[in-house]
Formats: sequence, structure tokens, C-alpha cells
Amino acid sequence: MSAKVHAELHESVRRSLTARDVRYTAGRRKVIDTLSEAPGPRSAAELLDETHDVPLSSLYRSLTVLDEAGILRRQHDADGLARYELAEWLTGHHHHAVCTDCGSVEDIELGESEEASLDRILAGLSRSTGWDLTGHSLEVEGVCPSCRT
Amino acid sequence: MSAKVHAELHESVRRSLTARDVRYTAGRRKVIDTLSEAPGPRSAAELLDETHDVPLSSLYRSLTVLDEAGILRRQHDADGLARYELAEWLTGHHHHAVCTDCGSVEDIELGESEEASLDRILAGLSRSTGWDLTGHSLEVEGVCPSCRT
DNA sequence: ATGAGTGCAAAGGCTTTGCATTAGG
DNA sequence: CCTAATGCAAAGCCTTTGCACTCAT
Repeated sequence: MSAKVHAELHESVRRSLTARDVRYTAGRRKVIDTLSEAPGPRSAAELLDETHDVPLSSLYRSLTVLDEAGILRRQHDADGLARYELAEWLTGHHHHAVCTDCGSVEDIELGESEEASLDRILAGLSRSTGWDLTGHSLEVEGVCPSCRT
Repeated sequence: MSAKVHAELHESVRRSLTARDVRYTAGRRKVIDTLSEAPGPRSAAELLDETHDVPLSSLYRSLTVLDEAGILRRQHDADGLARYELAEWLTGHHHHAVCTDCGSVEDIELGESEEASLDRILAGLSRSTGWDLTGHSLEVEGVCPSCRT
């Protein structure tokens, strides 16, 4: 993420937090910085390492607060480990590819026409299932380039 | 699941386990029975309750063994709780709808043409990402019929 | 028979919480 | 200033494991 976009990211986060009376502290900025540079969702342990000097409990509390504020999204990988990524309104809509070999998760984007056919599929599902569908995520699994070699 | 298909299910499981020198015990049959009747993935706590008289540690050990044998599939829900369902070779390929309100997960199936367009999307991804893709799952989120009312 | 499975209790690992202190707006 | 956030240690919760006993094949 470029410097300019980076500054805008922090501004977006700050505005969003301020509106909820949540403070944008140094530790939280480090978390957002780290996540914005990551190629895919990060675990708490990875963030603990990559943010430097953000204590465990503060990290977890910040992650919880940022999740509740809609700044980031928490999921769980195949091992049940919590993984965090910036929310889609900050990064843009994307999907995930999970390596069945090493477990790494990589962000991937679909082209317009692919995303459009996904939307058509969802519209059909909404009708046939009785659910009021609000979002979707396609997760593909396979072997990543570095495990393939 | 009908009685006949049910019997076939147990036979499939038994054959698969026998081939790996894993025994198909009463407790494990209860787990398979419960999962085959569930409308979506079950947690360990739910299985503990629904199987009756399968002790905690035995349940977890059976789930681990059955997962490793490819009989069932373990995932984790939004709260990080492990959830189990029969593997797709036993139930058929399907996807999940997650209720953003109550957290319930329901199995859903796509029609042939929808599944075919998903496959086309995946083929494109395989080319553009350099991954060797082997599977996919589409998770849709929304509000389930019972939470909508 | 004989090794896999069971069942209880104890341990593990990730995450949350209590509380006194610090610092952001 | 005044309340949210921090940071340490302690507690929680789901899941796994040690060990002696039991049962499936």
C-alpha cells in the first residue's frame, strides 16, 4: 500500500473510531499498519511479532475493539487460530486461497465479470432459500506456488 | 436421510475405516448418525448433547480420528468453535449459509448451472494466480428465515 | 488374545479479564 | 481533566493428553 493511500487509511480508521468514542492509539496504528501490509489474514501471534512492543493483552483488546468497530474482520483458520484482516470497506472486496500444504492464506480478487456471475448465483440463492443474503465469500483451496515446487 | 441410505452410509464409513485399521465402535456410529441428521455443521458441545452417553474425551478423540480418516470435515465458526460435518464424498457437494443474527449454519446446494459457472471462475483463478486449485467453498451470509420474522 | 478404544481427570494453548497505572482528546 | 487504554498477572474455555481398564476383531 502506497504512502498516500496509507495516510488515507489511517484517516478513515480514525474517523470511524472517533465516531464511536474509541481512541486511535500508537499500538492500534501499528496493528493497522501491519495488517495493511500483509498479503493475507494475520494471527495474533504473527501480529504480536510483527508489531513489536505491543503487549499481548493490549493486542487482543485492540483487535476486539477494532473488530467491533468494523475496522477489521476476524476469522478462524483450519487450526482454529483467529486471523485478522482489514475490513472490506477499507481494502476492497476480495476472496481467499488456502494452501492445503502449508496452511497459508492469500488474498485474491475476481474480475468484474466473475464477481457479476457470483452475484447472479447469490440472487438465485436468495430466492430459493428464503434467506436475506447480505454478503458472500468464496474460499478456494489448493497448493500455493511455493509449495508446488 | 432415509433408512436405506443411512445403512449405506454406515457401510461406506465402515469400509473406509477398516481400510485404515480404525474400528467402527458404537460411539462413532452415534456421531455419524447425529451428523447425518443435522441440517448443518455441529459443534462438539452439540454432539456431546445429541449423541447421549458419549464422554467428552472419547467424542473428541473420535472426531479427530474420523477427520483424519476423511470421514468428516472440521471447520471453525465465527466464534472459533470447531464444527463438524460429514465429508462431501458422503453427503454430496454443498455450501453454507451463515446467519449474521443467530450464527446458525445451514447447508445449501447450488444448481448444476450455478456450480458450472463457479467452476469456470475457478479455472480462471487457477490460471491467473499460479495456484493448483483442488476445491472451493462458497459461504454466503445473511439473515435466516427464522431470524427475519 | 491383543492392540485399539474408552473414560476419568489433569494438562495445554489461545484468548479474555481484573486491577492499578498511564496517556489520549 | 477525565475516561479510555495499557500492561502485568491470573483466570477461562475449548480441546488434547496420560493412564489404567475394556472391548472389538
